[in-house]
Parts: sequence; structure tokens; C-alpha cells
Amino acid sequence: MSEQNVELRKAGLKVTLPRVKILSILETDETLHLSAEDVYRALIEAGEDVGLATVYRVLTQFETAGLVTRHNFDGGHSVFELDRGDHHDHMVDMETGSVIEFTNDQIERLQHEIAEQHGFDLIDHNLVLYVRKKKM
Amino acid sequence: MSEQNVELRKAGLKVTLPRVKILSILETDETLHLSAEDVYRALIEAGEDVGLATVYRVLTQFETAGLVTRHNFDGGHSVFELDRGDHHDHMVDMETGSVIEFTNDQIERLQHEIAEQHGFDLIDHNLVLYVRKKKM
DNA sequence: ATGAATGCAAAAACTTTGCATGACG
DNA sequence: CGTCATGCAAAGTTTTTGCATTCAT
Repeated sequence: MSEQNVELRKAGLKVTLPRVKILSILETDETLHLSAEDVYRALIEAGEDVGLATVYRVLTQFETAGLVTRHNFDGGHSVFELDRGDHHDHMVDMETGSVIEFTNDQIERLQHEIAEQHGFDLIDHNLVLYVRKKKM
Repeated sequence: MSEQNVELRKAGLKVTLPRVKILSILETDETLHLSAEDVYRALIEAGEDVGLATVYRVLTQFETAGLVTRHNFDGGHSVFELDRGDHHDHMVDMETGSVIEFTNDQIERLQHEIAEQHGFDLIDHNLVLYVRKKKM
């Protein structure tokens, strides 16, 4: 029994071909950040006959199940990222659109401090840096 | 000559009724964060006959001119905020939905450092803390 | 006068939904 | 087998665009 099957069952999801394939694509992809359209195209290229609507439905289910995180970067569409348990923030290259992940403990700590100072507990946060390659 | 006219001229924008009205709505609003739809409704309520397409066009122009900042908070629609010259980040109270603004120089500085370390210039950034009132 | 801005409707882009068919457990 | 998932197409949302008309300078 493949890895995906276990993950799906653990998430309480019936093991179906679209779900296994989509999970597999998310695990294999190197960019780590795929739009629904990206996943759909990957399926078509792999010769799988899966509808775009199913891709959206499955990704949303994965999000609910905590397998995947949905990001709303700039421009219209959402991108999905497999949740590997490690927290990180994102840097988006405005020229290429590519996404770089990073972590910074100091920033994490400061965020907690700021929430505290206002009498709140920090539940979640979202930090995206929009950057451009340095001109020299 | 009203305040709005000056701001529009300074931004290099022709002074038209829709632009003046929209700017005025953004200046008057207390929530500080309006969607295009919100602005459109406010115009209709004020008896102004302005099309939704124009609202989008004007808000986009305002953004380009630096009068307004566009935020892509959660999913779906964008919200626009009048740029009052002060940079700040946002804290969203998850229970009430209210938005608190804050600034932190250390975080600002760290963001620049992180971009630098990756060979980038920091163009813009987006930081939202999702918080909940402390239980005591 | 002349070029830009507007309103309307139509189109685009992204995402969700209804329904009949097919697959999982 | 009963139920849930799927595919397709149709509808929903949010935002953009084409074009004739109106408006600002």
C-alpha cells in the first residue's frame, strides 16, 4: 500500500484515483506552490482524465484536512502547498513569480511580542515579502 | 477648491466626479478597509450614478498613483486602504474581524535584511497577524 | 476641440455547484 | 450495495475590457 493511501486514510478521506494522483503531484513538485490550474495541467500531461472541478474539490478537502495550505498571494488565483509540518514564510520574486521559503526566529518572536503588547494571543500569521533581483 | 482636487492633481489625475467622490469615501470611512463593492454601494447610497467598472478603474489608478494600497487579505476580493503616508502592518482579531494597525521597526529592518541575504531588494511586503483576545 | 474618462454590457479569470454516472469500502 | 466521489456543464464571483458617449481642460 502506497504512502498516499495511508495519508488519505489518516485524513479520513476515501482513497480515490484523483486524490492519490493529486497528492502525489503535490509531493513530487519542486516549486512547492501549485495553483489548481497547475495541478490540473500536470494531471492531463500524466494522461489522467480528471476534471478541473475535481481538482478544486480535492484541494479544498485537503486544506480542510490539514494536508495542504492555501495561499492567496497577489494576482487572482490561490496556490496550494503541501503541509510538511515546518513553518515558514514566503518571498515572491516579482519578476519571475517564483516563491522562496524562509524562516526567521527573530521575526517569529517579535510577532508574538506585538500581539502580547496589544493583549492578544497570536493564532496565525501571514508574511510575504515581494522582492526584485538586486540591480548592480 | 476642495482637498480632493489637490490630491488628484498632485497624482496627475484629471479631476472628475467619480474620482472625487471615491476619494472622499475612502477618506471618510472609519473601517479604513473597503472593497470595490463597498465603495460602489456607498456611491449608490449617496445617490451618485457611477458604474462598478469605474470604481475598479479608479481604485486601480489610485493604487498606481500611490494614493491607495490594495490588500489581498483572506480569499476572494481585494480591499483598498487610503495611503496616509504612514506604513503599518495589520492585526486581525479573529473573533470580531476588526483590524488593528501597528508598526514595528525591528520587523521592518529584519525584512530588508532577509531580502538582502537572498540577493534581492525588498519592494513591498505584507504582514498580517491573526490574533485572539487573551484568555485570563 | 481633443484626448481622456465614463457607463454599460460583454468577456475574462477563477472557483463553486447541480446532477447523472461511476467507483470505493 | 449504499454511499460518496467524479465529470461535465452551467452558474457564481470578482475583476477587466470594448466601444460609443460624455466630460475636463
